[in-house]
Amino acid sequence: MAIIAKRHGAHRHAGLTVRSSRETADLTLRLLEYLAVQPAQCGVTELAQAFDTSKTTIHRHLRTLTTREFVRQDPLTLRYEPAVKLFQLGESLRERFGILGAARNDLLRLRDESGQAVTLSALMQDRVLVLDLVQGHSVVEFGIRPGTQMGLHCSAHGKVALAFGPGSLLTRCLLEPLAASSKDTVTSPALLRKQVAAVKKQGWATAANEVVFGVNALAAPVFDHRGAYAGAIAIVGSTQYIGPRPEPRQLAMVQGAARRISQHLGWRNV
Amino acid sequence: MAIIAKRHGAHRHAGLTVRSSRETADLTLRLLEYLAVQPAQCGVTELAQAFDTSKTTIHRHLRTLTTREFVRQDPLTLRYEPAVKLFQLGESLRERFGILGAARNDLLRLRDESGQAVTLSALMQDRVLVLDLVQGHSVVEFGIRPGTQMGLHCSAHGKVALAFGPGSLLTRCLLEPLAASSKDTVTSPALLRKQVAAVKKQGWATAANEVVFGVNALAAPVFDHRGAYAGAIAIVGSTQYIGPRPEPRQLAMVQGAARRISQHLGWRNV
DNA sequence: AAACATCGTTCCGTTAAACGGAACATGCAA
DNA sequence: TTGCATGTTCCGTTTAACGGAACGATGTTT
Repeated sequence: MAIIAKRHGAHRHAGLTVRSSRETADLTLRLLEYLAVQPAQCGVTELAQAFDTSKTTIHRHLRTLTTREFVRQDPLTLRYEPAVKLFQLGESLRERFGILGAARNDLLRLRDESGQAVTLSALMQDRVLVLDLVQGHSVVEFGIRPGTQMGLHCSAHGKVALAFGPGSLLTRCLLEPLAASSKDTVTSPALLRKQVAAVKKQGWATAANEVVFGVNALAAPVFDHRGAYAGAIAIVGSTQYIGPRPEPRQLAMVQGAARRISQHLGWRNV
Repeated sequence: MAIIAKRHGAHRHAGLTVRSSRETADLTLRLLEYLAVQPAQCGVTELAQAFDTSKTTIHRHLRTLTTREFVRQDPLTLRYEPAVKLFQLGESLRERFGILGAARNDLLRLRDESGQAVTLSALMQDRVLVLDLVQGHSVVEFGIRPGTQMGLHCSAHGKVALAFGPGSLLTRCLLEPLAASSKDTVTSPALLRKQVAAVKKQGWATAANEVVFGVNALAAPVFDHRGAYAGAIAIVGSTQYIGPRPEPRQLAMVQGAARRISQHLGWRNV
C-alpha cells in the first residue's frame, strides 16, 4: 500500500530524500484519497510511513481535512477515517446525471423480467462509468459496483457508447493501443470499427468473456430529450444465460427498458 | 454564492485584506466543495472573485485538483467541473455500510407493498444520514435525497437512532438546544426523553409534520449480526396516508422489512 | 476589419506558510 | 515501574504559495 501512496510523493534515492511533488495541497488530496479507499481507520504514524514524510506534516494535513470535515478523527481510537462530506459531495455529482432518477424503476422491472443483474452506465470524460447496479435473482451474483469505469473497447456498455456517443469518441479511443483485459478482448482497430458499426446498425451490443471469462452482458443505448446519447443499460450474467447472440426475448426486454427510460428523459419517436 | 465561499476564507475589513484561513490546502478543499455543489461549470475569474483571491492562486489550485483528477477542465469551454474521482470516492464510502447491499431488495418490496417512498438511514458520527431512497408510486413524489442528514430529535429516523443507537447518543443530543425546524418539532428535553422511551418500547417511530408540514414517516430499526443498531428504514408520505398512529398493516410491512434486512445482516432470534 | 473586452495561462520577485526534528503528553504492555 | 507505542505541540529553517503584470487566444463591439 505504501507503493501506491508514494507513487507521486517523495522518493528515497541513494540515501537522499528527493521531493517530486511540486504542490503542497497535492499531499492533502492524496491523503484524502488514501483514507477513502482504505477499509479501516488510519493512524498518523502509519500514514507518515506510507507517504514517506514526517508525522508533523501528516498531522497538519489531517487537521486541514478535519476542519473542512472531509475527514474525522475517531474520539475513541484517535485514528482517522473519511467523513460524511465526501459521501455527500459524491452524491451531489449524481444530480448531474438525470438518467439515474429516470431509470431506477425500469432497471428493477428489467431485473425482474430477466432475472439477471442490471447495470446503468453513462459517459463521463470519455470514460464509461457504472452509475447503478441492481442485483440479479440468480444464486451466484454478478454485477459491477457503481463508480467502476469500464473499457470502451472491451465491454458491452463501452461498445454502445462508441456506437451512439459523440462521433469523435471512436477516433480518440483508437489513438491509444487497445489493452487486452482477457483472451477474447478485441485488440485490432479494424475489427473494433467493424463491431461498432454493427452495434450502431442493430442497436445493441454484447461482450462475452471480454471483461471476465464466463460472463456476458447485453447493452442498449438510452437517449435524452434531444435524441443525444445519455447512457446505456445492460443485463449481465453467465454466458450460460446470455449468449453471444442473445435470445429475441432478452433483446426485447433490454431494448424495451431502454426505450422507456429514454421516454422518461423526454425522448420522442424513433 | 460568494458569501458561502468566503465563509472561512479571506475577509475584507475596513479596506484591509485579512486572511483568516491558516492553511493553504484549505483553499483547495473549499474549491473542491464549491465546484461539487455548483450546478454548472466554473471559470477561473469567477472563482477568483468568489473566493476573493487572485486568478493565479485559483489557477494553481485547480491545476493541483486536476492532476489528482478530482476536477477536470472541459476542453471546449475551458471551464472547470468536478470529475469522476469525487464520485468514486463517495461511492467507496458506501462499502462501509453493509446495510446498503443487504437492504436493497427489501426496500423495493416495501415500496411495492406500501406504495410509499422508502428511505434507508444509518448513523455516522452522531448524525443520521440518508443512504438510499426508493421513490414511491404515488402521483406526488416524496422522498429525501441520499446524502442528506436528518435531525435526531425531529425525524422518524432520528428518533429510532436515539432509541436503539448508542446509549450516550441521547445524552449528547441533549447537550445542545433542540432546534425547531417546524411548528410541531419537539423542543422540550423532557418530552423527547419520553418519546424516545416510547419508541424503544414499541419498536417504531413517526414524526408527523416535524420535517415538512403534511409529511410523515414511519421508521423501524435494523440490527446487525451482533444485535447492534445498524440503521433504520422508513416509509415516507403524506399524513393522509401515514397517520400519527400508523395502520397495523403499515406497521407490519415496515417492521417485517426491517426484520428481513436484519436477518440478511446476520441478526438472529427475538 | 479594427479595436476592445475578457477569457485562461505564464512569469517572477516577495513573503508567508509548509516543513521536520525534537520534546511533549498520553495509553498500553512487559 | 519502565519501556514503547501512540497522537500532538513547539520553533527555527526553508521551501513553495502568493499576486501583480504581461501574454496569447476568443469572441464581441464599434
